[in-house]
Amino acid sequence: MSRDYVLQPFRSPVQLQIDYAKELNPQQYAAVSSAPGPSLVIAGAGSGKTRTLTYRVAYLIEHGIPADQILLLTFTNKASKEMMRRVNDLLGADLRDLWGGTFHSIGARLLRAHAERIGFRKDFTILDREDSRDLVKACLGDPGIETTDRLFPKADALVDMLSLAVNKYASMAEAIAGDYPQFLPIGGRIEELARRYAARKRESNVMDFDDLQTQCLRLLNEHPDVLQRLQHKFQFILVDEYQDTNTIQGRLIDQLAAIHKNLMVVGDDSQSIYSWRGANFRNILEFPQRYPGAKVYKIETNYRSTPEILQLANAAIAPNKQQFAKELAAARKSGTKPGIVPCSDAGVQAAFVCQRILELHEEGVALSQIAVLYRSHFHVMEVQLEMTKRQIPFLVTSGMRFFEQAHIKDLTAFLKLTANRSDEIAFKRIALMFPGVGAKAAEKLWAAFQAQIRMQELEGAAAADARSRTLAACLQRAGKAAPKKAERAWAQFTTTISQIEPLVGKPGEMIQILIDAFYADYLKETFDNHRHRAEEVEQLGVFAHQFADLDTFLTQLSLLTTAETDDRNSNKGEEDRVRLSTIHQSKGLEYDVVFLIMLCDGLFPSGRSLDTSEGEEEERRLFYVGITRSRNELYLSYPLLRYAQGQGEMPQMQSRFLIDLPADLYEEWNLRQSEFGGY
DNA sequence: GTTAGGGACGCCGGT
DNA sequence: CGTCCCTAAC
Repeated sequence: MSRDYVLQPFRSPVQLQIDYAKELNPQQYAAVSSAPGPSLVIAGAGSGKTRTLTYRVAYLIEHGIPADQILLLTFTNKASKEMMRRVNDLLGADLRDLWGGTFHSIGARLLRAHAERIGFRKDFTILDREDSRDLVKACLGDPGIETTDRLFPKADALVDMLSLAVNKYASMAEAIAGDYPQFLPIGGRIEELARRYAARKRESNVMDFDDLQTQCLRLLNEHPDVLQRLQHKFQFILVDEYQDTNTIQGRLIDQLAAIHKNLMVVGDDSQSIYSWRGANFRNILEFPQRYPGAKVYKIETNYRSTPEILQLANAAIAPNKQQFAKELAAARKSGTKPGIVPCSDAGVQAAFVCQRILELHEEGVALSQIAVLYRSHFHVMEVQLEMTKRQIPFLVTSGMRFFEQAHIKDLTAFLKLTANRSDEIAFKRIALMFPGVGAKAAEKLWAAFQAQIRMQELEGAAAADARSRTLAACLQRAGKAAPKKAERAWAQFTTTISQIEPLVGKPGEMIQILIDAFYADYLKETFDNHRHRAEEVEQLGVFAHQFADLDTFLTQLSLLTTAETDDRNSNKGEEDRVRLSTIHQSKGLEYDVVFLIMLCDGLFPSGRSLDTSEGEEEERRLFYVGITRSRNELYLSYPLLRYAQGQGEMPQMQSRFLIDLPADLYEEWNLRQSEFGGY
């Protein structure tokens, strides 16, 4: 196969608008102006990693590389948006053509374009974690998978196992042998389950999050024409947070970069915190071997934090054995020493955090520049209560994702079914909303509905416009299988579907019709906090209006997180709120003041991680990530007593990570009972 | 045989 | 806060 291809000439430096050498430090400049070819940028926390990447993109574009031939991969939508914004600011040009996005969103985009090649339809829908679990549950009833013995894992655990298996690019059998040896005796049934789950996904024309990567890789491996086209298209590929890529992502990148080899990966081994979802450390460690001649750039000057915070960070990570040798050098002037704050219990800790925040706010620190970070979602309960009491505005950027809330999922189930009539999970979710319909009736309705669809197809679905009426008609006829109680609701439902079916180009209107037709009433009957939920549902409608295509809307929505939808609100002037977040979600962000709370042994490091030495080292890196979020002030606190499930008040040991810190690097705060008592 | 509602218990992390 | 299991009601 041959293909004409024109390489754009590099522009002479005279035409450049940006003075790269002046705006960057020498280390950053070296990376940004790197000649084409593979390069690895090791960039420590706060050293201007994002800056380097954004200037690199600008540099490429100013040198005549067309934006649509640059692929910029990140892990979170937030990071992606931030980079696109910064490149935009730099160049003052519209970069809609640039291929920037998360691994998952880019994967979804490529799969939409080529779904038929790998046995899916292009209108496939995406399963979130809960949907995956439901589908696994449905498979558990299948023949060949007897689950009567008590030791058979629950659906949740099975989803984790299936996911880890694909993300490590191992078969289920290998995953069981490697990571779950306790299940070897029932390995055969788990493998059968994995096969059934994959088959059910295909029948339903749905993909889970992992499929957005694995199916993409399969597409490239099995269809050389697609691979070659993309290999030629993407002249330059840039990857952020490379230390957290897994084997699948590593291979995807290697495949796409195989021809031009203009691949720049940026990362920091000290911030690798995702091995539990299959991140493969070796991608970054062995990059120089995989790409002989790769240039390696190190950026070690930290512009973010005070020397005091940096010293503490360096000391915190020091006990780890597996790391590239490096020491962050401070560029800033001296500030205050980090504080370690023992508290008598979690309530006192919350009171301390709140009082200190109010003081800082008085001193002029914006609330949005203060973050409370923690290991696990439930660690922040008391702080939330206390902030509510004291009327401190806060934004929780952790916990359940916007899309995963029941009311949002209810509504999108209708849209999903409209987009993809094979979506069994969406159908059953809708069916269960009708009075008198439970699991059994939902199953019957689904069977009846499928039978109707098949009949329609046999009768000659040739006429394209007749197709648009098929869904509503099939639903109506399938409704005969519904219990008496549900008849009226079902009739209304089919009418509504017939109204929204033609509106696939206007998802916002679809949602409004659904709300008006019956979802508003359903909310009132079903939930105590229906007012709040109704608002969010309306908000979903507003959000949907920006999309002119149902598939795109649904894809975007399922890849969104709480943080990003909340940011949407903050545009309305609500941004002055304290950030409450897990450390994982704070990655890549920075704040003037950081509180790291609940630093108890067993909570952080989490008890579960301590089985392996790798686990403890990863926790330590997470601790390091938390510390290095802070620019000016850092507080490390822990309760001496904690209310534990079923055990009442339990004495707590401070985290081993605190014990490891040299005493001259921090100040110990003693809370006086008179100020913090009474909780 | 099914569904709906109440009570007990358990929690790592994210696309 | 949400899931699972039990029991009452249909």
